Amino acid sequence: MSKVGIKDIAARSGVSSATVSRTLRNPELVSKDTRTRVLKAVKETGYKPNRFGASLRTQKSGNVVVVMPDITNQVNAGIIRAIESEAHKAGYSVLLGDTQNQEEREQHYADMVSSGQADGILIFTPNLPFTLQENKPVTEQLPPLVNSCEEIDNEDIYKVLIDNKAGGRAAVQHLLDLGHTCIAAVMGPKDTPSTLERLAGYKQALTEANIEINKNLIIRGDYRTVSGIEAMEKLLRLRHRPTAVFCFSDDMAIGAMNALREYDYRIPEDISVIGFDDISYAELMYPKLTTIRQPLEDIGRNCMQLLVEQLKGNRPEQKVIKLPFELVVRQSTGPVPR
Amino acid sequence: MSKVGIKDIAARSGVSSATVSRTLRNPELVSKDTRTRVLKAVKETGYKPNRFGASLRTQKSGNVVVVMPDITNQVNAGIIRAIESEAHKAGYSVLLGDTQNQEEREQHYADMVSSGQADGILIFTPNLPFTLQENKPVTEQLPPLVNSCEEIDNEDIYKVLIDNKAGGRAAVQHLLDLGHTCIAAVMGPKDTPSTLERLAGYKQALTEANIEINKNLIIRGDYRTVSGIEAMEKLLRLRHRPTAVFCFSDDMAIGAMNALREYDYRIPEDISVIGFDDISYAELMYPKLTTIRQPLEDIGRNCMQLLVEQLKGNRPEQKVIKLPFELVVRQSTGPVPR
DNA sequence: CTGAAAGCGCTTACAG
DNA sequence: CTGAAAGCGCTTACAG
Repeated sequence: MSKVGIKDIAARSGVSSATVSRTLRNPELVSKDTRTRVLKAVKETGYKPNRFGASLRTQKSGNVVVVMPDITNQVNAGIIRAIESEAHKAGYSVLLGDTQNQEEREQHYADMVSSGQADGILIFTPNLPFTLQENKPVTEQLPPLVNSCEEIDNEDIYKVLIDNKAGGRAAVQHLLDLGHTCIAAVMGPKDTPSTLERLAGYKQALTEANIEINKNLIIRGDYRTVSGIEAMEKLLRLRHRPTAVFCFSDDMAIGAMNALREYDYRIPEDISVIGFDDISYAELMYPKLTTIRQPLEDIGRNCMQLLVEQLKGNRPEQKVIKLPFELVVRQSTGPVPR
Repeated sequence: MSKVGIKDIAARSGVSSATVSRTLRNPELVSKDTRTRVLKAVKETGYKPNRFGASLRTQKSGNVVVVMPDITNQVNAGIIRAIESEAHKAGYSVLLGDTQNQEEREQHYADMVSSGQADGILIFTPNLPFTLQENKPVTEQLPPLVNSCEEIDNEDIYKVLIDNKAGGRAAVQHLLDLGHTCIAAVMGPKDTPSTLERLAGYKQALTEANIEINKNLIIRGDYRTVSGIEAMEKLLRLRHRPTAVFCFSDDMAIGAMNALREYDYRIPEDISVIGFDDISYAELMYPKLTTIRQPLEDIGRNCMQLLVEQLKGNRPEQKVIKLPFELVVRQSTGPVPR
C-alpha cells in the first residue's frame, strides 16, 4: 500500500494542503486552473483522504451503526436492504453490527457511537446499551437513535414498530374463522417484547371466542427453524392434538411443516400452520405458507429516515411510527378437519 | 451525548492525559493507585476514547471490511457468520459492505482501506477495486486482502476457493448415474467466474458421457429465485423437455421446483432438480433439495484466518486454499422416468 | 482565490 | 511510575 497524504498532493501540484482539501470538499472555492492540477495529482497517485484525520477535525464520521441480534436471518435481511439504500441516499455508510445475542457485542457496537466512529445508531434489540442518568432528560443523553422490532422499555426513544399484539390476534382469528378451536402457539425467545405481545394477541383472540387457554398448547421456541421442529414434535405427542398451529415466526412455521411431513400429516388437511413475518421463502414452501406479513422494507426505510432527521439536528415530534401488518392467506391453513 | 475527552478524565483524576491513555492501553505501566483513580473517573463519565484520535496516531483502525454483492442471501449469510466470529477472536471488527452489484459501491468499500478506515479487506466479487501499476510487485501495492467465491483474475492474490468446475461435473454425474441424458442447466449471472466454471463442469460431464451439448437446454439465470422460476418455464416449453435440471444455485432450484409444482409436475418422478450451495432452506424444501454443498463456514473461517495472517505482517507461502465441496443427495433427484 | 496556522483527540518516545 | 511535548492527517476561520 502506497501511503499518499495530502502533503504529497500539495507538493505534487504546487499548492498548499489547504487548497487540496478545498479542491476535494468545496471545489467551487478553487480556481479552475488549480483544481485541474490538483485533481490530476489525486488521480495519478490514487490519493484518498485519511478518514481519521478528517473525522477528527469535523467531528463527523459519516457512518451509522445497525445493531441486530442476527444479521443473517431473512427478516433482518429484508430490513437491512432498505436501511442500506436509504442510508446511501442520505450520504451515510452503514456499519452492520451482528450481536449474535451477546450483550458484550451489543455494547461494543454502541461504543462505536460513543467513540465517534458512528454518528447515529439503529437498535433492533430490546436493550438500551447506554446508561442514563435520572436527573437529565433522556434525549440529551442519547445520540441520534432509532429502535425497532424489539421495543426498548423507554418512552422517550424514537421507534418504528408494528402492532404485534394485533398481529397475533389476527393470526388466531384467521384460524378461528376456519373453525379451529384447538389452536397451539409456538413462541419466540423468552421475554422478548415481540413474543410477549404476540402471545397476548393469541390469548385475547381465544378469550374473545370463549375458548379457554390451554398451557399445554403453548410451546417456547426461539424463532429459528429447529425450535419449530421440536415444538411441533412436542405438540404431536399430546392426547388432544391441536388442529392448527400459530408459529411466531416463519422460520419456526417452516420447521413445524417439516416435522408434520416427517410424521405423515397433511397440511392443511390434518393440521393448519400459520407463521409470522412473510420472509421471502414463505411463499416458496409447499404448501405455500400463510402468514402475518411485516412490512420489512417499510420498517427499514422508516428507521433510517427517522435517524437521518435526528442526524440533521431535528427532533421530530412523533416519537413512534406504527406500521401496518397484513394477513397473507396462502395454502398452509384450511378448514378444521371434521 | 456528553462529549467527554481524555483531558476531562485527566483533570478529574489529577493526572496527565498520557497517564490516562496508559491506564487504558497498558495498565501494567501505571501504579495501582492512579489506575484505580483513573478508572473511577472513566466509569463515572462513561468515557470512550475517540477512535479517530487513536487511529490517527497509531495508523491502525482495528477494522476489516467485507465486500459482498448481496449480504442478504443465504450463501453469504453462512459465510458472514464464520467471518464475524473469527474476526472477533482476533480482535477485529467487521464492516459489512453490501455492494448491491454496483461497482461504485464496491469502490466505496475498497476506499475504506485506502483511507485507513479498515486495515484489511475480504472481497467476494470478481473485481479488484484497486489499480495496479505494472512495474511493481502486486503484493506491495495491495493492502491485506483475501478473495473468495468469485475468483479475481490475478495470480498474486490470496484466495479461498472451491473447485466449481468439479462441483458442476459432480452434479451432472449424479444425474447421469440416475439414467438422465436430457439434462438442462440454469446458469448464474453472465460472465461470473463461478458460473463459467460450473458450466464447464456441466459440459465436461456430458461430453465424457458422449452426450451432445444442446444449447436450448442451457438457460441464463442470476442465482436468484425468480430467475429459477423463469428458466424452468422456458424449459417446459421445449419440444424435448429435460428430465433433469441442474441449477447453479439453491435459490434458483427452489424457484424451479415452485414452477414445476405450478404446472403439476412431480419432483423427482417427472423431473429431477439439483441445486448448488446447500443453504439452510435446501433441506427444508418439499421434496428436500439435492445439492452440491459448499462449506460456507469453512470458507468464512479460512478467509478471515488468511487475512489475519497478513494483518500480522506475514505473507503466507500458499496463495490459494482449495476447500472441498460435497454432493448431498436428498429427495429432489431420482431415476429418469421411462 | 490561496496560504499559514491552529487544533481536532489521541499515543508514545523521551526524559526524569 | 509519570509528565511535557510532538505529531498522526486532515479542515477551516482568518488574513491577505
